[in-house]
Amino acid sequence: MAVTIKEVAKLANVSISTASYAINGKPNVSDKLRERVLEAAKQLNYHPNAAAKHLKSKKTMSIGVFIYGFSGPVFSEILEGMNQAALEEGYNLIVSSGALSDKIINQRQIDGAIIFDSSIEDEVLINFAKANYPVILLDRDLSGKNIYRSVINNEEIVYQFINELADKYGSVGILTGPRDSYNALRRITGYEKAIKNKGLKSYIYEGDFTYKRGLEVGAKIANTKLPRAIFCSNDESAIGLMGSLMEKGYRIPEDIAIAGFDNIMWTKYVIPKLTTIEIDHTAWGHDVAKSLINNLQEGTFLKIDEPKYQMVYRASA
Amino acid sequence: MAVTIKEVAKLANVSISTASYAINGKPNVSDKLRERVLEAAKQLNYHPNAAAKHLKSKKTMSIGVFIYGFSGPVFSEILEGMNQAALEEGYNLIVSSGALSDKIINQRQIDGAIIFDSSIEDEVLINFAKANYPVILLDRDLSGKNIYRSVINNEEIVYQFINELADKYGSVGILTGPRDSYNALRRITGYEKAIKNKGLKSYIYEGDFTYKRGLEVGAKIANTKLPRAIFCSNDESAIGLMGSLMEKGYRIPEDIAIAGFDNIMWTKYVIPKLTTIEIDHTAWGHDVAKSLINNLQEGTFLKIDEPKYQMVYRASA
DNA sequence: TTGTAAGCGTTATCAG
DNA sequence: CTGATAACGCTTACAA
Repeated sequence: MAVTIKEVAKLANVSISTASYAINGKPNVSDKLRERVLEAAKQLNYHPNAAAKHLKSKKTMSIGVFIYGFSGPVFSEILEGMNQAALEEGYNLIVSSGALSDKIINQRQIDGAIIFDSSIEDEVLINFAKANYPVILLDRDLSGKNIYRSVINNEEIVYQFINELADKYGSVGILTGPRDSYNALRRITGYEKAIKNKGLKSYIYEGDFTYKRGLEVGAKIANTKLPRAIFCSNDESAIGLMGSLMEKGYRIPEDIAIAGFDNIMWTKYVIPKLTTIEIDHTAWGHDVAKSLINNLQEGTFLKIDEPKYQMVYRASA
Repeated sequence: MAVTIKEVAKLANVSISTASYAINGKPNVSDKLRERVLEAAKQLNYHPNAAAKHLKSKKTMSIGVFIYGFSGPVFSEILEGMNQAALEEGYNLIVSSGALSDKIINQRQIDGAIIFDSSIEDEVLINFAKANYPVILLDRDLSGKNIYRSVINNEEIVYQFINELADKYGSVGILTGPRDSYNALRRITGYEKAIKNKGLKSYIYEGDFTYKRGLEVGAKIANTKLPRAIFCSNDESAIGLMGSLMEKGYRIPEDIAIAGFDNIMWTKYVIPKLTTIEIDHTAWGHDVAKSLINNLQEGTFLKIDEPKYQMVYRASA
């Protein structure tokens, strides 16, 4: 059905191989012929068949991005950055979430993978990497040949931040993320370390990264003895907590200071504006994808910088 | 490098074709042999090479989703729904934004396409569809063989909504979206029709779907004669407009009512809660993808329902 | 029930 | 500089 190189060759009156050479810009073909071939290709609206190319070349020019869900502002930003890098280098992005991810990896539909989905088993990744495919992990610790990592330095960043909040407010609690999240867990560790460092009492409130849970926790704890400041493990839950605490009559930051993590768009639009830690997710996604592609192209692995961060102090803390 | 069916066949002591039959569950192979083959495959950790399969079968088991950007809550939701449908049917999602989209389509790396990116030319789509690949458009009017559409019924929905607001408030204006957006344009048309229908004066404020622009417009128009209600073409800009108008001393909805479109998560968390039109984007994405896949599998085209919507009245209007 | 062999559309090796 | 031809890994008539 679709036009093949064979038809192009026939129209241009050359052999298939010459057509291939001409189309792929190989030097061993006269200008006259090349022109004739390209003309024929254009005329027939020829486009090389990707599957055949892949089969022959063992390259798919695609990278797999495996995430555990599309929702939330963070993934969008990361994907945006990755898409940009892919675009620059001529790679496709195969984005997948869920049970099919394993298949995509196992069947080698991609030249490399970026993993942000803890449900993919280590073993699958190790096998893939062993077969000489590069893998970059964004959400776990795992090492081996062809396996690289780029993770937020949660522990250190939160440690610093809690120390600063402690200096400013005296006591500080934490609204956690879900206990099965890599990032959430490490933010808790950073908190605990800082609290220990300052010799303070720890206040731990269990959250799950959602606005709704932030609201609920706020309502539940409003009548208990609270710390002077609460660090929330992400912005959404911080905004929720802030909302319900204000509803209960707390003034922020006068009665209690609230801070978040991520610097999502809405943090600068809520009242009071939220103090938080900015992670440049788009830049991160870009760097990670670029690095993977570089590895693919050069064989050398471009060091991935840690995602950049920065404390953003606004009105809420 | 990777294990091929050849090696599986050798280990199982059968011919390549028998191995293929066994692996693909064809009936013409004895149980004993099938078992032996599968055992060998497992032992070698065999996974069929996707490219070879595609080349032979002319099917890639992938559908392309072309969007004009990853940012914004709407795409995430749509993608979530599409991913779900793809998962159910064993298809991959190739998500792309930008210049590479044409290539993916032209090279037939996908079995069908969903388009939400007005930068892709009609011609590319028409050629693709002509070659017997189904295409579903989410953002434009275009018809032809194998071309289907599923678009929000913006005009009708907004027409209804404006009529309701007019009945309730007497006069109503619109904060538009960008003029190059399919949806934004039709929302304006719906507005104009309703205004005409009610014989009212029209108040048109130019926006661009962003919160920031909503803020700016609010600041700029606060001192002018305003309608009693303003319908904003999406929620983000509505929240922005509401913010700056409140800052200028307007009470909402007592002095001016504000409404949005989309029902993004934040609408129920702002104060006052935003009246808006809910579109179930996840369900929409799911239905669209499911429908495309059905077409691929059965050849018949499953009718796609229009995206479901519903007016959600909250405090702001 | 099993095996042989052709062919999918390319690229690349090797002669001419 | 150009053209046969094998090969990539798989599926599928067709033969046995």
